[in-house]
Amino acid sequence: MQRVRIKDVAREAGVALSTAALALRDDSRLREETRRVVREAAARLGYVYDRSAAMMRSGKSHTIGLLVCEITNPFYAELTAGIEEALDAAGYVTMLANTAESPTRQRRMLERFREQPVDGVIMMPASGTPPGLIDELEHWGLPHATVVRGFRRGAHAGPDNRAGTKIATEHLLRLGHRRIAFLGGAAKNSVSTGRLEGYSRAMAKAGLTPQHLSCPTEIGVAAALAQALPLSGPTALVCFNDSVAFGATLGLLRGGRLPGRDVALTGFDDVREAAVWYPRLTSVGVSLKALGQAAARVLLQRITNPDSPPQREILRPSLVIRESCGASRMENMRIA
Amino acid sequence: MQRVRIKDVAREAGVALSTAALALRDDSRLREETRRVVREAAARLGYVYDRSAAMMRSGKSHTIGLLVCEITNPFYAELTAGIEEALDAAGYVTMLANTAESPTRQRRMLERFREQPVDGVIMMPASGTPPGLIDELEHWGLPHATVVRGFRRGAHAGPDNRAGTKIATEHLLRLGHRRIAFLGGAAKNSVSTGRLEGYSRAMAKAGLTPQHLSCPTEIGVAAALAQALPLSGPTALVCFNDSVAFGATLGLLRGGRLPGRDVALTGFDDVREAAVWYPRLTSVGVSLKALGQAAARVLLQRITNPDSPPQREILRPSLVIRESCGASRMENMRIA
DNA sequence: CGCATCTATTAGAACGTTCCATTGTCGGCG
DNA sequence: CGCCGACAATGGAACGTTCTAATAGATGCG
Repeated sequence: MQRVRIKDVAREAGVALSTAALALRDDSRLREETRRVVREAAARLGYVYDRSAAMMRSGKSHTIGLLVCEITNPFYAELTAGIEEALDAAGYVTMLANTAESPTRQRRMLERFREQPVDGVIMMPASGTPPGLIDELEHWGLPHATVVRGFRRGAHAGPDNRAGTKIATEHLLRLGHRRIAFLGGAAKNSVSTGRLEGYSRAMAKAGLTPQHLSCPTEIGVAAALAQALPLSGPTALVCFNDSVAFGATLGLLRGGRLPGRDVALTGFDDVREAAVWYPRLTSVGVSLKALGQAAARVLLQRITNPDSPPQREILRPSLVIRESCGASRMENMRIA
Repeated sequence: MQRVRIKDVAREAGVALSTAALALRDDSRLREETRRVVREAAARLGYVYDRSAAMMRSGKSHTIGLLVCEITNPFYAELTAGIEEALDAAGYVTMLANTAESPTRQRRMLERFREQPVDGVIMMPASGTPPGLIDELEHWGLPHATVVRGFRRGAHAGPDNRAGTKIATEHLLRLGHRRIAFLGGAAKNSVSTGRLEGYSRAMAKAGLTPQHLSCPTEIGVAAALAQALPLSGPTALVCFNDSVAFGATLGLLRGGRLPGRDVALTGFDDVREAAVWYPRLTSVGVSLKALGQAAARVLLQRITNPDSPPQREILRPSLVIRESCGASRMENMRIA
């Protein structure tokens, strides 16, 4: 039982190979009647389109490579789902690779994508990615876009990190807090610096000195740090992201302090768990669906129009107010 | 600036096209010297291998389609990472698609994989998948394997669900509990029935009547159900999985009861968060890395040897004892 | 009626690799 | 000296599509 090819469909339908090919693509140059006949023949024989052949001839794969820095992180997992959905809607297949935060693996995957070949790449650069990588992609002629984490230049979609922590800090200030610290964000990248900056600016504007409790983005480490905080320390914590906030919660609980009552806490990313956490986490969030769509948009723009300058879409985040900041009366209200 | 082809490399190296092709595949039929010369020429010109052409000619894509039922679920995300890693190690590229538990989407993705074409498919069937799907895959001649969730037959890798809940229940019995209920597992699939069965058998063996608190696998619902449990109700809960256990924890906390002190709780899957949860969750787990490797193994076996019967690898889980079951003295010890 | 124009269909090359069969070369051996 | 086998390299077809250009037939128009 051989595989059925266009050739076979053509013979069955009694038309030429190129006619059958055209008909299967539903090309308007053919009469509707002819298209129908071919379609029926194809169905009868069980014809299966062979993308690899099409890909080779046309050079278009309608496939996008998606390089995820850490798929086991719920935030990136959800973002991945959003991007995949958006690309799917645009008629593209997603080829996913998980770099697990390894620049080496990331490089290997990019080379594979280049060989595949994919029409373009969306990536969240692994921490430790050499800044020269973008020049290389450019040199390869591989259309690319970054999401969340990005390079100085190139197509990009991401939240406005600075504005996000600024909103969160201002909210805590409004609730009366003065000793507010920033927890997390030890990595040296644009996300960390942006979030720290938003917090610092809001503090400075209020005439207060910022305090940075630097730690890696790990639940365990954040928990230990929070548990060790003296009672005379900060009364509110602006956390780098929700993972850090979850860690801080666990540490505070173990130390007998309840976030939202004894200490105010805000996260960043508004992952799904934030809404059901104990206590429910106040968090800065952008719609990951919107972010995924934005990423798909800037990349596809890059593919269809390679000569126009790369777009950068910076999405404005909003604060989802829940219990952990101590403003539970306003449960589930959004500001800014 | 045209793309560099094998033809160009051959000309640069001063050999025939087929020689260059052989050299680039590092074929031992060629002298090492020749291979070196060609390699150098390729590097000089910046040759990039074109998989789509190779794929078309050879019919092999060295690509495996991975159909994930819900990538935003941490358990499946981690499993995905494990499978991807194992396939990568075996020299295969993973093409991921997220079905988001939609049989329709799942079907569309499978058809795409078939067209691509991929060498095989690993899937975790979306809930509501028609049982006839496996016949179709068989008929398509598409090698396939299921992980965690599976069909009655066909290649499969998954944990021994029955054994898992049996271990957990027996552990709770040993701790002195008698009113033990099973929480979750409302779905009609092999995983639910298997886990429920393991629990029921252990209860029956101890001469106790099982109690099934059926609910869908959703944190919010599980939380509400747990919060509403009367004090005269079960003293221990065997949860369908960690998500349900997390939900139960939140519900109990809100009701003023602390798991591990007032109620004993066990989860299933041992997701990463279980170890840092408050209180740390006792959970039945299999190594997701091992599971990923097993899935890759059974599929590749199917691909390389289509005529041998499909393998089924049932991995024995073990209980990771932490705080939530109330046996915290034995912190982090494993049994069975 | 002849020529241009349009529509529907067709023929055949092309894409870049892999695969198969073949050629050339060299040393050893009868 | 001619034949053989082993080794190294080569030539050319084949894979299943898409693409370009060409063809046949119908229609319009002066």
